[in-house]
Amino acid sequence: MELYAERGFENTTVAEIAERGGLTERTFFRYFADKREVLFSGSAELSEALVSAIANASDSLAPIDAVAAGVHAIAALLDERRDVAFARQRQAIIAANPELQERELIKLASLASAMADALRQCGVEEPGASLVAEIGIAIFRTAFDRWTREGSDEELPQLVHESLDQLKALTAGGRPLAASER
Amino acid sequence: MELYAERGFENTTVAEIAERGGLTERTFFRYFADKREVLFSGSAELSEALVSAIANASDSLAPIDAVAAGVHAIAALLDERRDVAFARQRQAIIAANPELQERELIKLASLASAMADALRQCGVEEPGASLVAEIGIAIFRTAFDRWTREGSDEELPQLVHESLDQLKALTAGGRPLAASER
DNA sequence: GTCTATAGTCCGATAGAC
DNA sequence: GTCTATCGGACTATAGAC
Repeated sequence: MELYAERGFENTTVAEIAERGGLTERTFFRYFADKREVLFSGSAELSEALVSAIANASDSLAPIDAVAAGVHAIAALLDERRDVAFARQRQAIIAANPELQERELIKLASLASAMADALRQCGVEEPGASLVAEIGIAIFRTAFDRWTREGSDEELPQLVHESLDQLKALTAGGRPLAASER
Repeated sequence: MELYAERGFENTTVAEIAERGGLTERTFFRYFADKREVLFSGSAELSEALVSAIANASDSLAPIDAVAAGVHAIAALLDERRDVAFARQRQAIIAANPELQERELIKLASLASAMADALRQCGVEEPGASLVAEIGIAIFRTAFDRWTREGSDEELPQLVHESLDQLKALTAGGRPLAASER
C-alpha cells in the first residue's frame, strides 16, 4: 500500500515490495499469485460473511431482501474492520490503474457467484438467483462508491439501505414498452 | 481466435499470432494494446449503439425501460452481426481463462459507464443513473449467458425481454426488513 | 533458490500514401 | 514534405518451471 500510494502501482516493482517487507521476490509470489493480489487478500472473508448472512436469512424474505441482508453483512464488516481512510486510499490506488480495476471487478463477480449459490440453496431458481445476485453487487458498488467519496460522512450500512430503496423505486417501471421500442 | 481455440489462450504466444497474420510482433502491438484485446475489439461499436438508443428513447419512459431499450439495441446488433456459433466459441475461450474474464468485465463496466452518462443526459440523477445502468448490464449478462449456452435456441432480444421481466418480479420485494435484519 | 520464457515498452529506421 | 504503417533489436519485469 505504501509503495503503491507513493509512486503508483506500475512504477513499483515486486523486488521493491519484497525488500520493504524483508523477504525475497520469490517468497512474495508464494503468498500472492501476482502483483495485484496484495490489494485483494481480504475478499474471502467478505464472501463468507455474505454467504452465511443469506443462509441465515428467513425464507419468508423476498429474494431481493435476502440479498440486501447479505450486502448489509459485508457493509457492517467493512464499516467496523478498518476505517474509511484506509478504504479511500485503497480505492484511490485502484482508480489510478486499469489492471487493478480489472482485478477488483473479478473479485466482485466472484462475490456475485457465491451469492447466487447461496440463493439457490434457499430455493431461488435460475436465472433469477444469478440476476438478483448481480443486483446485490450493483447495490454494494453504488453504496461503497459514495462511502469512499470525499465529503460523505454517512455510514456504509445506511448507504446500502438508501441504494436498495432507490433500486426498488427505479425498477418499478413506467408504462410498458410498445413492441416497436424493444 | 483460431490459435486461442486450438491450444488455449495462455499457450499461444504473440509471435505465433503475428506469424499467422503475416505481420511482426511489433505490428501486432500497434493495433492491440495487449494479447487479450484482440477478442474485444468490437466493443466500441456496441457502446455507440447503446448510447444512441437511450438518447433516442422517449423521455416518458421510466429509467429502467430506457435502459431496456439500450440493451435491446445491443442485443439486436449481436443477433444480426454474427452467428451464435461465433459468440459461443468466443465465450468458451474466455470462460477457460481468468485474465480474459477480467478483460470482459472491464469492458462491461465501460458499457455501464457509457449508459449512466446517457441516462444523465436524459435527466436521470445520480446515484440512480449509475445504479440502473449496472442493472442494465446485469440483464444483458444474464440474457447473453443463456443465449450462448448450449441447448438454447431462443433469440437474444427475446431473452433480454425475459430477463427484464424477471428482474421486475424479483425486485418487487416482500415485506420490509425489520431493523434487526439490516 | 535458480533459471528462463514471454509480454510489453522504448528508441529508431524505413518506406509508401497523399 | 508530412503522415502513417511496418519492422528491428535491445531492454525490463512478471511470473512460472524446476
